Amino acid sequence: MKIEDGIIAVISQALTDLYAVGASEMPEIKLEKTKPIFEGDFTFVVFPVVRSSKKSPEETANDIGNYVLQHTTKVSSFNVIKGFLNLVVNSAEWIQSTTAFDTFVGKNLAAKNQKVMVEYSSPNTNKPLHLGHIRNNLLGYSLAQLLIKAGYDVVMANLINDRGIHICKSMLAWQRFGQGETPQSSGMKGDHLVGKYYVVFENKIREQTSPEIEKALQGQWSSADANIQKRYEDTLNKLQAAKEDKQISKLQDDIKELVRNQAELMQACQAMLRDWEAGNEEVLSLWNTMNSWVYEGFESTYSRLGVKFDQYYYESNTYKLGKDIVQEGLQKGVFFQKEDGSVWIDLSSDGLDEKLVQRGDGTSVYITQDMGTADLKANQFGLNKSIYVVGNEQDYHFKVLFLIMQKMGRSYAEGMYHASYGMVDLPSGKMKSREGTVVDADDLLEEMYQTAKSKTEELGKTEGMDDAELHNLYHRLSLAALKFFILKVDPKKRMLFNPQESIDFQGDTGPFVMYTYTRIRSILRQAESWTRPMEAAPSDMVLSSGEVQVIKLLNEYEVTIENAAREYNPAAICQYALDLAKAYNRLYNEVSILKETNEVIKKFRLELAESTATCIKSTLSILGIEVVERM
RNA sequence: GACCUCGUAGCUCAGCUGGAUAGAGCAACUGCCUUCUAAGCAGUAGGUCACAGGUUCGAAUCCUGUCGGGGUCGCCA
Repeated sequence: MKIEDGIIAVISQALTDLYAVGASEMPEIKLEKTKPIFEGDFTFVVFPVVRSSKKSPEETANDIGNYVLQHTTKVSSFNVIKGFLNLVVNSAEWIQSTTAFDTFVGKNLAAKNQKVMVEYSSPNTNKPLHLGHIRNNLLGYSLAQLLIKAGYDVVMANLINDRGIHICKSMLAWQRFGQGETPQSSGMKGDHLVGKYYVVFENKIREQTSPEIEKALQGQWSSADANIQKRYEDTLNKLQAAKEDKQISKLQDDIKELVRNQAELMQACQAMLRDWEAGNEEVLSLWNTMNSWVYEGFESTYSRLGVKFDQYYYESNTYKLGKDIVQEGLQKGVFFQKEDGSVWIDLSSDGLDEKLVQRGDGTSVYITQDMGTADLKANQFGLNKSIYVVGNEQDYHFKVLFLIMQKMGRSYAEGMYHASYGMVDLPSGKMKSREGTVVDADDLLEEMYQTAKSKTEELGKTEGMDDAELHNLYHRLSLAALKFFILKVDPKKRMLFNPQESIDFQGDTGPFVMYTYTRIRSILRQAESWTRPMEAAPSDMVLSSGEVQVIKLLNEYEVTIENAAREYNPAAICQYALDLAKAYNRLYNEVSILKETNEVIKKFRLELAESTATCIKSTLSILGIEVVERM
């Protein structure tokens, strides 16, 4: 039993004995960690019980404090400040609790016997990965590791968007302007090569349309297609009447879009998409080829980043799914059909609006296939939970999707969760591919590697390491810095990344936590042999305040993981890792292990050191960070 | 316009199921390597928790409004 649980039980008893608080009216007793500026380990706030005690907060706190002191040996003393009862835990309790650390990694984190899917990454195949994907991948992977550690049975999935107009853009540009260029012939990574042609397409179409757009905005454009012409004229009229800047720029964008869509290149692109859907062999063959280049490129980035997947889904296979569910929904009366044949759901009673679930021509929209894949995933794995790691710009989409699955009576719907995360901003604002302000994932990884290398060389501590070890160090160190930097901030919040300032290796960073580990490992290497399991040290052994701090934190390992897993929040693991590393570094400066002459104390400190190292290694592995033995 | 979300030190972020004197790191300044790895430790300085009301014994935290940033409101994904 946890120390605080024992104390809570005694406080509860105190309320009964002192103030005749009955079981039914017993408040939930919470112990808080005592703030460092006050003396004590746990604090009981008595304000909520003064109504029962009918005494002042100070008197109440003193009453309870005295009772606790008399009824348990877990507490050695207490002090009262206003309504705060600060309890000092008997150091014998701390010493005794350390014997549990031997096996603490996951000891009480029992199997949950629940299947959870974490879908993350989910890239488009027309462009290489960028910083936004990195946040997604790191969050997704870390979330999966966190849930595994918390006892869930996890499937990591990647739903690849390998079809659609955006891939056709790359394909068409390559076909027309690529002159047979391949990753082999150009020496370019496959995803970058395909991305290059996506940019070529955008540039060409801009060339083709910019004079026309000029004309169109001046009202001097016309289309042979009567429908288009009418839409153009309508928009133009609205534009002329528009007053607000926002509205004007929106209408101008509409016109640009209209003109762009009529451009020859865009028409050809749409024709290509139709050919693809019709199964045209030539198009399919090109599509297969270019996608294979992209996958090779992605795999290389994933592998360097250290993320993995158990299950891949491809939208080319899933995009038609969901139509059965549409039929089912119509029969159940969850959906309704409009005159043009389009199918909708009315969510106005849930505070949302009407949402299209299938087009008038019977084809799928985004949410149709998501309904289908939701069923597919759940049936394939028998999922209790299904987590989607997707940016917060899709909050609305997932709200709708989950509501639909609930209304369709899917039992797994309750376990659906959108792990929504904020964007990564640059100092200039949002990343925009059009303006070339995107931070490329591969470039960033390489820069981090070089930074790790130069910082390590500056310190000059790598004597005796061979090239393989050095490479391993730079690689792991660079990832530790990057991953920690990104995972440290609350996933829900947007975060800032400044490419001009390199990510720190000092202070609240991944390298700092890693460093703490290597310092401990160094001590353990130098210590003469000693054995596990831990023995209970003499209960009268005097602990330093630094040791108490470390022991307290080690005691919090499991609850930290449970909480972080429940909140789907790897950032909480980062905070814990920092707290532990800081506490150990303080202790490191406070007392020496190898110079300790009392063998009992020395062994206790070695055991505590090893437990701390194990704990650090474990928390870092949740973040996808691998430790090194020397740095 | 409607809805969602964020606003904490010069900068990047914790703290938010209400609790004490709001915490870290970076940057600045002071000390500490003949002592287990100084990628470290100790210290100084830096705050009207955007603003205004309200609820409460108690509000950075909950409620309302205002201002400011961002997002969403496609038969795109």
